[in-house]
Amino acid sequence: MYDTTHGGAFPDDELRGLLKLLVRTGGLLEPHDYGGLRVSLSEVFALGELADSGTLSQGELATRLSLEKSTVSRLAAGMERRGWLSRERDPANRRFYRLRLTPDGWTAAERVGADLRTTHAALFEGLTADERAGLTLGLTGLARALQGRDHAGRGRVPPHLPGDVS
Amino acid sequence: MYDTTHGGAFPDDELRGLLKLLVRTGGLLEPHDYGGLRVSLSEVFALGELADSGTLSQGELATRLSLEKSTVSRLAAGMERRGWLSRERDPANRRFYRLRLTPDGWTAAERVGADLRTTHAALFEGLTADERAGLTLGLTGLARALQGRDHAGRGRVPPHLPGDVS
DNA sequence: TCCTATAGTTGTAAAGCACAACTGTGCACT
DNA sequence: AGTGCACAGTTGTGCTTTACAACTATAGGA
Repeated sequence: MYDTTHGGAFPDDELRGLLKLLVRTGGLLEPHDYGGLRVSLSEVFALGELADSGTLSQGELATRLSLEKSTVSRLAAGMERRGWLSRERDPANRRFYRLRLTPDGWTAAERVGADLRTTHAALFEGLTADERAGLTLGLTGLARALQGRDHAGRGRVPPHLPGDVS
Repeated sequence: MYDTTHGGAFPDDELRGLLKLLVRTGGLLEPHDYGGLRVSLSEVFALGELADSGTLSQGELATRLSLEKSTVSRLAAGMERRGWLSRERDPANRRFYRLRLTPDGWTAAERVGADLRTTHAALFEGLTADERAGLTLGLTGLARALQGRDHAGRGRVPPHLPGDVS
């Protein structure tokens, strides 16, 4: 795609193709069912963070998810409505929430986690031992490289002006 | 996250962590600037398909992008408005469009492609030779495994009923 | 007491998407 | 020809996820 003239040493097509597969075939965006539960991607991440960390303020959760505080406000409200987390004010400073998974929230986190593990295991089944080892090694490095990047706060892209062409 | 009790042989955290990095740090969703051009992810893929294939009908493009035909109708209309593609009816069967990149479209595809290659190359810079080799091998296998899956047409998830809790 | 910083909420709007119902075209079969 | 069906693409609509801006509420000084 785009250009087949560059030096071949860099697996550009693999990365781009994988991206497309993840986004489309994998249905990366759009909430789908994890372990029978209808969960958005952000909810998946939020369940993960709370399961990892126990108690978080809303702002801290926003930071970890790289989402705006208003977005997390609604996200947390939704999860509270679903009975997955409790939002108590921090007694030491009532501006803060103390977000914690409820028992139902833990159940949801476990079901989602189990579903992810199952999916990943099924994918790994289709790989050779070499590919598995390489993927583990490579992804570890890739995660490190991604994290080290200048995370140039993407924020929101300004809306299109009417008649804006380009 | 979710569960640290399973056998450790499966790099669940690597995959999930990478996913989060791609989506958040990488700003995978939300259109951003590729090579100075403001392009949505679907536009990136569409440019790639058209650059690869020359001429496509709208339905064929929809199939390749795993998008609904109505979505692609608007996507193509937008790209036409931006001067990136021409939509001529197929003279042999006027129901079909023949979508083709215009010269401006090729320029855009090249700029986007160059930007992607630069980004990918920069990421690879941060990897060891072993990690690079492993990643290439592993991603190739992963793409194969993903493609072989039962692509259980995800379609749209039914909207939440008011008061729907679960 | 008043001023300011900070945590979270709410109003609003954009983008991306799917579904359903529509229009327009071609084709086959009577 | 006439009728009907299949299929490509369009349009109306609504949902979801998100950010930004302006707001409220709490806290901690000066």
